[in-house]
Amino acid sequence: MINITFPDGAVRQYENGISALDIAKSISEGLARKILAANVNGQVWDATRPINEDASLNLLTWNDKDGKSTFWHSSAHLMAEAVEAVFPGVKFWVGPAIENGFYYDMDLGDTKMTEEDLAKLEKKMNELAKQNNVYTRKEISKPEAIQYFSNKKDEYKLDLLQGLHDGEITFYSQGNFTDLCRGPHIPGTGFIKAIKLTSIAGAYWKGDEKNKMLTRVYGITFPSQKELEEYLQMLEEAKKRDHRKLGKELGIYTMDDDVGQGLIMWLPNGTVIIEELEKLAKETENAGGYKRVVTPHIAKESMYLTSGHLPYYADSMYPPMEMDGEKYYLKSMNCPHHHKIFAAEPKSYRDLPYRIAEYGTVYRYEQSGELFGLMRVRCLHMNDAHIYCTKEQFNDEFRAVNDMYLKYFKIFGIDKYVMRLSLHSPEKLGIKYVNEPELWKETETMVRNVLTESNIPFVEVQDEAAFYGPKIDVQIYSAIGREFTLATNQVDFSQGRSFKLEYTDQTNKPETPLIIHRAPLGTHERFIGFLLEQYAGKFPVWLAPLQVKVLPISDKFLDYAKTVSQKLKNADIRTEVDDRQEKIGKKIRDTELMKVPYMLVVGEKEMNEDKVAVRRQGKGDIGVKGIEEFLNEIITEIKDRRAE
RNA sequence: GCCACUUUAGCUCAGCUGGUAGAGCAACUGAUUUGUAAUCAGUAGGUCGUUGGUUCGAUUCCGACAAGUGGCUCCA
Repeated sequence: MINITFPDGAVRQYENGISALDIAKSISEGLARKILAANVNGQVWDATRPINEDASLNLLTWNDKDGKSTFWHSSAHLMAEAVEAVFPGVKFWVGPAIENGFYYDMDLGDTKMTEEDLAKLEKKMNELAKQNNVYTRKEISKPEAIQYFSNKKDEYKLDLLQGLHDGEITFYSQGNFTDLCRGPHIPGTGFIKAIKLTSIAGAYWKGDEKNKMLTRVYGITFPSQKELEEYLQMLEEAKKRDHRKLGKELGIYTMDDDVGQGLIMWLPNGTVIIEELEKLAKETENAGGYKRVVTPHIAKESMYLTSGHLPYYADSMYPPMEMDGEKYYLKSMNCPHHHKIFAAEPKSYRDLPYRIAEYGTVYRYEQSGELFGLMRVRCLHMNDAHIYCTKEQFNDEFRAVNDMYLKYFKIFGIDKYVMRLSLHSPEKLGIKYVNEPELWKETETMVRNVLTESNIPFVEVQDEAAFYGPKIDVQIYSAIGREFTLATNQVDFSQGRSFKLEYTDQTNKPETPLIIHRAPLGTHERFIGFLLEQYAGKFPVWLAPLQVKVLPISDKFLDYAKTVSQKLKNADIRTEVDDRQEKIGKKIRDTELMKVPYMLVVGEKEMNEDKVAVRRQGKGDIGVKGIEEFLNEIITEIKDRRAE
């Protein structure tokens, strides 16, 4: 007999070799029908795998993260079985569960899979699921495993086997499909009731673009049709707040073939938002002791050789313009120009920290396939700044920048983000990162300390640093789930030396400053894209391109509407009058759809009493007010940058 | 850049197996003068992304290119 400890602490005795599924059955049949896998002594196991020792046990269902991923991983195997049936001779690479569903990478040889095939595969998967084939686990020796896949001429699985040790190799089979797999899997295919193969994509083998491109099929499955429908519904909702859709509907930005890919033109509405953001940045930076500078959009090749950017990023810079034998590049970062400003006048320790900020425009020739709405573009505007400081000052300065981020996030109501401490990767020193192991270590510790001292939760990720130093990145997700860096705060121990930047210290000796690169509002392109999605287009009043629309009931009240509008304009409120000969219902509808925060309905009553009937977007009629009263309220709301 | 798909009026989308195109909204004109999410009628608007080819004939079939979409790679 063995002792099984349940999550609530209860201990029960069972026969040696009992499975989690049998234990579930002993509790209730209903429970057993929901068990997908089990957590046995901290490891996720097949529910059907015999337990041979005392163990803590947590039964996993669809409601558990591990239960879901087991379900999806098993779905990947089910899909592989269907693919093998429809595309004989296919070879598989790996097929993991992902955040939403699963994929399987495969080599189809010369055959091409198209979207029409997905329907066929879904049909086949449904058939196989209905057979409720059991997933069986089999331990196998390495030579046997190699034999099996050699017979199958499957070089991919043989490649995987190379990295595995004898004694840890298992096969899983269901129906006619056997795969090299660590597991675990759900008990049977019958659990999978709803299947949707979402897309076909290419994916480089082992994620390396020098390798062959495999075919990747993405899918998602559910234990009931209803859940699939809910998921699809949710995707539809997410699409409604996609910044590309809202950006068009609300007249925020446009692009044009004749201008070029990834080159954003900001329409008047979008420009208002940019200017409000920049105004906020200026106020904040003035208070933080920054000075503003302006630099050109181009610079000579020699500067980017000095900075070290060229060897790392030549491919993603626009090609140089050649004039009188000199090569000029469009700048793809502001840093070098700022360093030159630092170097323009001699600095002493008394001048530090030296903080300079610019509303900078940079150009990056991102690969065409990487472009994405406002999130990834080729011409970027950023609220950029560089801080030059001593090592002693670093902690305070870096922390002040971090605090600035948090202050901004509070203003914008941004709370769904992940702070990422982006570290270098020692294997790539001298390739992707400047070869200064000691300085990496030192600065990474400094940055980590700032985060720890500030009590900010963060994750550490290797191989995400800039080439010149570690950084803190703020990661966010777009409406459709893509991950982006919204803001970044970087340490640079390298460029100060490359540019021979110096200040005179207290003992009259030259010293190289540390540099902090920071862009808390990221690029305006990405930031506004993010805000569009965050607010679903309903900007807070201070950011709204149009803040108030005055809606006269009929032409008779047009003059009064214009008077009201003028009073608002005099107070710098962005306002317009809807002077169309339409019914008030139509005017309201159109203004609601344009997400204008305030509508002032004016008719006979309002005109006679010098008042306005206030309607708040999304909230409806909020009552009649005197013009002065409304004006005072909205001015305060704007001044406070109230989130709603 | 790579894999797959898409591209029809300003926008959203119809258009069966090849015979040069339609709707709703928007725009314009007229009527209506309206009280909190769509007043009615009329008019105009497209060498069907560009470009080659097949064909008596191509929006429709094939190729190339461009842009877009979902991924991969990348993101100073």
